[in-house]
Amino acid sequence: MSDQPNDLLAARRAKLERIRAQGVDPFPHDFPGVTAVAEVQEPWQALEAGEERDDAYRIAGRLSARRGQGKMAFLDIVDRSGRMQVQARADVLGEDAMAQLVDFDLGDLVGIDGTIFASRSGELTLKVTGFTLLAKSLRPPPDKHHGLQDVETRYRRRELDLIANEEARELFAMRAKVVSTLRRALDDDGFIEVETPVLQPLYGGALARPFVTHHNSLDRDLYLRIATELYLKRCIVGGLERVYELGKDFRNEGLSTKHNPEFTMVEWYEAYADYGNAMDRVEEIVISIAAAISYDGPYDFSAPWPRVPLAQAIKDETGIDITANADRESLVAAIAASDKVSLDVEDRPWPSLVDDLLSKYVEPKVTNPIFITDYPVELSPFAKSHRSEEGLVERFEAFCGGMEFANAFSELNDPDEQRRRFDDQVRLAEEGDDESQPYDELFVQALEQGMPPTAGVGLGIDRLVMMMSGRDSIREVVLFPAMRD
RNA sequence: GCCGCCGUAGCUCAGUCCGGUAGAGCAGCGGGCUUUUAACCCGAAGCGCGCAGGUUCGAAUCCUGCCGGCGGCACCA
Repeated sequence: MSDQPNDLLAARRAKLERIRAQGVDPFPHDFPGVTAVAEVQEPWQALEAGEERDDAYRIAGRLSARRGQGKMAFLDIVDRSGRMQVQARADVLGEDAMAQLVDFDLGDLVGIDGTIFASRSGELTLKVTGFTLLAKSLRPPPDKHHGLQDVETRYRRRELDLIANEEARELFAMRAKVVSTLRRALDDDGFIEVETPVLQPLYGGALARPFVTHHNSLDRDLYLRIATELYLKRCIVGGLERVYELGKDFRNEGLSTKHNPEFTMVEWYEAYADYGNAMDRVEEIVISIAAAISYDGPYDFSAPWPRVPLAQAIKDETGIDITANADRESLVAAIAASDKVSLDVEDRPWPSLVDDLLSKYVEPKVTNPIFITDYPVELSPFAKSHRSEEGLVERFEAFCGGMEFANAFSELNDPDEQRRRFDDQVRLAEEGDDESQPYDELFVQALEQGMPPTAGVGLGIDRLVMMMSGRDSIREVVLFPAMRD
């Protein structure tokens, strides 16, 4: 996209000056009384080709196409709800006004007053009785037929993508519906939405490397949050009982089709519930979202989703029994003996090997939604020990379409156990693990105050939207994804 | 960070293998046309091919490096 003036820009500038010279304001302040084109069209679906009515409407939008014909022309106006054709006639408008309207550039924002009719070929059309330039466009729009295809331009100049591609507008409207449906579901069930710090003295709640920033007058470094987990649990300690926060988390990791450095996450915490209740709620909410957007895709969201223990899932896909091979040496031997699995086991501790088996052999196989449950304690520093399975915690992750989209557990509320888990994390940090958790004394003290048994869930909104929309890259569902300079 | 593919007019693309000095449609400009649907017809114009080097009589085409994008690997949600 060139910033240098060229003929196309000069032509538009010249028109702008011509318009001003005619005494027309190319950037007026308002245009009251507009009806969305979908609303204009809705009552007239049955109008027969050639039928005309006196019903008058005012619409506004971007001029997207023009089919001129001398003393008569058809123009297409696009607003958020759709596209509508209007007909300009010299015998209605007069020669001068007709010339003015036809001289508008594709991309200009225009307001149209007109009466409804169905054209000879049956398309609902407004016969223009009046028009107003609402904002002059000084740059050419993308191709009217092919839209904007260039992926890089679509991400860097999302406004052009939204102008040119109806699917882009629909996608982000759909994303908004996903979020509003989720909020309503939680609100209706007695959750209160809270806001906790994005800038944190100490980061925590997930295993990830943070962004660091600096506060000048406090003269101290702060971290951008990697999760809302710890603050939200302090809200539960405080007696808020059901809380959620929906917002951005930031993780200083590599980019991929599934990872943007800032991403939208909802976390909710429910007192007196466990991870089983959390599975019910995830299932219910996702199903209600699918219904709200009239989901029409390859996945079957209907309940109940399978709930498969991690050890079982790994055994099903690889034949390897991690329960029977509960130490590193025997698991390495089992992997070596397997003809289904090839993993780099060098320097990998037992929990990492289990994680690898999950992410390489189970996760990619998932199509319809499934809960994988009961993880090794080493992978989950904030999850409560399993009530019956030694060495495991009550945790689940939800997967769909080869991708994890939710992570949840019965929250650890024993402060002494939490201290030991932090100690383990600090030890990992000393061994060079830069994703381990810093010790959060304030959080442990909050647990010492007493936290009810609680279920907590984190659900990735971007990934949920990917699933619901069939997009295979997170950049497609984030308006302005991270790009290099 | 590594590997592969890609980068040509405002937009969508052809041309790259087999070097010969860049082309189409849309948009824009001038003209014609009272029911078009990617409207149509006529005319004139627009890019030196991501950037920088190199090879060559000659490079969009071959080579090297860099920048950016996409995909994969690694890491992670």
